[in-house]
This record gives sequence, structure tokens and C-alpha cells, in this order.
Amino acid sequence: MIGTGSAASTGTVAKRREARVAGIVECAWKLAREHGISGVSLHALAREVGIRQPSLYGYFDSKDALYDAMFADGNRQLIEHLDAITFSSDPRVALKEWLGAFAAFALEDPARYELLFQRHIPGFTPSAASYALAEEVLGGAYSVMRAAAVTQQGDIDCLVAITAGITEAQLSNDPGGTRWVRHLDRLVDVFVDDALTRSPQ
Amino acid sequence: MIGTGSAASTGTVAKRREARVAGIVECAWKLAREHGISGVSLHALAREVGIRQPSLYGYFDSKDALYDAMFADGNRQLIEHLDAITFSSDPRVALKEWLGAFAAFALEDPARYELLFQRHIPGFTPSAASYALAEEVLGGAYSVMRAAAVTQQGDIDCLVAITAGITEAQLSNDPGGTRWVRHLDRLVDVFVDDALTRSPQ
DNA sequence: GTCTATACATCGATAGAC
DNA sequence: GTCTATCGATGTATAGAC
Repeated sequence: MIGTGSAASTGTVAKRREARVAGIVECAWKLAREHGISGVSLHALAREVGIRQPSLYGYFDSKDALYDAMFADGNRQLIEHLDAITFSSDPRVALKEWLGAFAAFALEDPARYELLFQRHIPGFTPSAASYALAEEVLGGAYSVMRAAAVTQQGDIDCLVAITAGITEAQLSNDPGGTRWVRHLDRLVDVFVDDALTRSPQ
Repeated sequence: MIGTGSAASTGTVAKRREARVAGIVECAWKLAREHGISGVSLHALAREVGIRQPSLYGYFDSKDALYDAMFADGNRQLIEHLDAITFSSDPRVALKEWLGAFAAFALEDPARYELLFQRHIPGFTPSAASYALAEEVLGGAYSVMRAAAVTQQGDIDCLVAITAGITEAQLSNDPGGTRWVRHLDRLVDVFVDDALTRSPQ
């Protein structure tokens, strides 16, 4: 009886706990948006959730474990954001759409971008499982670039750097505006044209 | 006599103090190189200098005042770095040399780049006097771009973003290497060619 | 100008009762 | 699972003697 009852309820208990963890992570994002990613303290997070700070250790073994959950969650959000888009059948257009969607995702939440793509948290390194999600995103970028005939590693590196440069300039100097991102399509076109000239199909 | 003596010695006393401040700032840079810009604590700095932590307040009113002195110093280093270069008389070549020198300066000391060009220190804002030095650098960049016939603000923004993107990718993913920076000249050429096509001389 | 001593805040983390 | 209580480290800043 005990065995059966335990087995029957385990699923919903686990789900309940999972939902609770997700809620905590959501609160953490809220704090990050308000005070920056490094402004998330366990005391403030607990207050936001409505519990006491030591109670958080029932869900995360350490603060880095919280960051890791946020890192994984942010990458999942990005994957979802990209999956929701129907990209053009023209590979060049699709490439611009993909990079534009990446930039838009970044601008949506600077603190999230900070955790996912900048190195502002001393000592934090994503776990292997979380990092795999980040590599999934990178793999998607490579796919769309390859489809647009950008295959040389140097060319791929350039596209990555251009997109990050435009995105970070926008975030740093004109958050909420379009002063930099409006040039992204043009930059990609100009650069890819040159790349194709160098390694013609 | 007192007046004369005081007046005569004021210069050297002030110089002595100035040199002391400069020495402290130098120690602060050393710590920043070792532990990152946010890893500079007043206790560690005092230990490095060879005094006690409260004694630093004889030289800086607050930690932000220290950061401000470092910010000004870093910009002066950059100006000096650029002034030491004899640029080509060919404006396009000079532009590539200037942006290359900027990137080289950044790669020389990631912590310095962090303070000068990234926003990693919560709450710190450079004083007007220090910020003027940063604007002097930016003015130099604009000059060399204008000379190369890059005059549209949008084109200037793109060059700034490309250079920063390449520099930061290099710093983050391959410090000490050349995987990204080796493409900077090519990117500048490709982009400026396009800019000139759009606004012919 | 430098020192000792200390205030005061914030933080992550643990112990142990309920 | 959540609580109270508290530890221990780190950090900036100030008071006041010398």
C-alpha cells in the first residue's frame, strides 16, 4: 500500500516541485531585470518568492546552482523564441531573419543576455547539461549560415562578431532604440557577399 | 618666510602627492589584471601599496573616486598609445591602423578594457573631467574615419560596432590569440568600400 | 598622513527545531 | 519544507589617537 501510494503520487509531487523551481527562477529573472544579473541576492530572491532565505536551499544547493538553472532556462527561452519563427526559404533572407531574431531576443532582456552571453559573474561556469543547450543554439546558427553558403570558420566568426557587436552597442548606448540594430541586415548582406566572392559556390 | 617657504615647497609637495596617487593607481591596475576590475578591494589595494586600508581615504574620497582615477588614467594611456603611432598618409590605411591599435590596446589588458568600455561596475559613472578624456578618444576615431570619407553617422556607428564586436569576441573566446582580430582589416575594407558606394565622393 | 579600532551593511551558507 | 538563529567572510567607510 505504501509502495503503491508513493508511486502513484510521485509524479504529481515531482511536478509540483518542478513548478515551484520554475516559479523561483521566474522571480530571479524579475530581480535580474530590475537590478542586473549580479544584483540578484538570495535574500532578495527569497523575499520576492515569499519565503526565508535559507529555504531556498531546499531547491538549490548553492547560488551557482541558481545561476545554472537560470542559464538553462534562458537558453530554452531562446530556443523557443527561434522555433516559433517560420524562416524564409531563401537562405540569405533566413540568415538575416535568424540573426535579427537573436538580436531582438537579446534586446528584450539585457540581464538575460548578460548571463547567457557575457562573462559578468565571477566564478560561475554552466554545468555540462546547461551548456549543451547553449551549444544547441550555436549549432542552429551554424546551420543557417551553412545554408547561406557561409562555410569558412573565419567567415562564421566574423558574422558572430558583427552580430554581437551591433547587439551590444545597441544595449549599451541606446537601449530601447534601433540606432545600431537597424544596420544589421545591411552588414550581413555586405559581408556575406564578400565571403561568397572569396569562396565561390 | 613662512609664506615663501610654503609657496616654494608647495610644488614639490603636490608633486610628491601626485606621484603617490599615481603609484596607488598603478597598484590598482595590477590587482585588476590579476582578479578582474571588480576584484579590486580597498583592503587588497592597501596591502599591495603597503599601507592600511583606511589610509587610502587620504587619497580617494570613496571607492568610486578610485575607479574614476583609474578610468581617467586608462584613457590617458590609450591617448598616449595612439599618439605614439605614426599613421599612414593613406587615409584608408590610417583608419585600419587606428582601429587595429585600439584593438591591440584592448587586448593588452582586458581588465582595463572592462573599466573603460564595458559597464561592469554597478553604480560607477565617470566624472565629467574623466569622461572628457574618453570623448577625446572618440573624437580621434571620428577624425580618422572622416579622413577616410566615412562621414555618415550610421556608417561610423557600424565601424565602431564591428571593431568592438571583433575585440570583445577575441577577449572572451581566445584571449592571447588572433582568431578574431585577424579579420579586422578585411572587415573594415569591405564595409568602407560599401559605404563609399552609397555616398560617393 | 598613517595608524588602530570599529561601525555597519551584505552576502552565502549551515545547524537544528518544528 | 520551512522556519529562527547564527556563523563567517568580505566589503566600504568613519572616529579618533598619534
